[in-house]
Amino acid sequence: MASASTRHNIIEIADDLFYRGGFEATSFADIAVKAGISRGNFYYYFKTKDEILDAVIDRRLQRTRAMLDGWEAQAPKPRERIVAFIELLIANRAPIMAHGCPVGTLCAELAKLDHVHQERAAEIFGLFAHWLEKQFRVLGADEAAREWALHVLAWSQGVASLATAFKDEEFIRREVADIAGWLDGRIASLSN
Amino acid sequence: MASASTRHNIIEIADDLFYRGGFEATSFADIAVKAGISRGNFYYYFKTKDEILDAVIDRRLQRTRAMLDGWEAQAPKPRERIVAFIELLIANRAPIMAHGCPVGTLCAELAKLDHVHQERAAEIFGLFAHWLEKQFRVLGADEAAREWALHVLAWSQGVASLATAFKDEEFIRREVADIAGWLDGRIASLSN
DNA sequence: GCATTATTTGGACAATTGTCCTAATCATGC
DNA sequence: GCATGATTAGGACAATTGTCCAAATAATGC
Repeated sequence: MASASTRHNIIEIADDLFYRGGFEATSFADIAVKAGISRGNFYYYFKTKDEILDAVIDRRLQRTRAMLDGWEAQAPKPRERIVAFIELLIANRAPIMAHGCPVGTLCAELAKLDHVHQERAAEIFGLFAHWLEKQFRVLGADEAAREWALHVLAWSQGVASLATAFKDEEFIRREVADIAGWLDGRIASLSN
Repeated sequence: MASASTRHNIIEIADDLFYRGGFEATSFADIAVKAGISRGNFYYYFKTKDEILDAVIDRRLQRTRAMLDGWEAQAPKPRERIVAFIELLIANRAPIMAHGCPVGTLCAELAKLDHVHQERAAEIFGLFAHWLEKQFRVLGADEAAREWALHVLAWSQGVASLATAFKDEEFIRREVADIAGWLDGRIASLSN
């Protein structure tokens, strides 16, 4: 059945184009050309632009869950799991310096457009927040777990934001090391 | 001379609309309607959309300089000056939760558009970074001044980013208090 | 091999985009 | 009060937007 794979391919292309150029600036035509289908065929799968956005957000939610599950499977200790999250900044430094964080920039754009899918996009942040909170809870941080999770998330967002503006790779590495240092400080404070 | 005030008015309206809706999503027509002038008259002042963006960035640079100068004039101590910067997040919490940080979101959008004025927009960040660095230097942080300045800037950016996504005012207040706490810790570490 | 879907195509559509021009109106100096 | 230049109005323009449709083609079940 060609339908499922064609649909999947459209979502994949749209996801990439939305990330690299933004949702509003990416047109039906852009996606169709890159996906190698006619604009008419496009309409067969998605009636409106918002429907594609919805599918792209779904895909990102799904891939985020898979990534978080992967980290849990690969690293047994919460500290290493959290470090894996932080080091995303280094692993993705090139696209981040070019186009920012995929989650943060999408949320920011949808906020400006006052878009209905604004909250669904924020759910991706929610996944990270909840996952980080879980790791901190395993570490023994009870009341502070939620706050620490949001703090790590915010910190990494800030690093991505400045990295996009200044294109400074050294800055990313330094801040990632600082976050890791902060993390170890928190962990040490728990054993008292 | 009507020319100067009309031109100034256009820039002011464009600045606001670019912030609230984004550069790409704001049209000539939007600005003209809101400014109460005809689209034809618009062209008399600005030939291209990039020219308006250029003027808006100029205006933001100028207002940022004025704000930073104001803080220096009002607060004699560097600590209070830096706190004034951090508390921008609280003072502007409503628009930040609705449309993000004006500087961060503009830089992110221009990065995605691969726009020529990308670096000029990043200059606004540069003003904040340089000013913060100066304050830390007065405090006695020599080699660390630049790093600390970028750290505070990134931190506040991250808070703005998550605040836009989650619309969580309590989170903003908590993080601002944390930044102030971190700042006092740095200051204390300097007197050793 | 025929009938019925599923899929794809190319283009129509009204609206909007940034850009540009001409003609009218205004203000000012003399 | 007239001439000159500054300012404004309104619309033309080609291109592009998201949306939608009818007809052609491909795939499938019987």
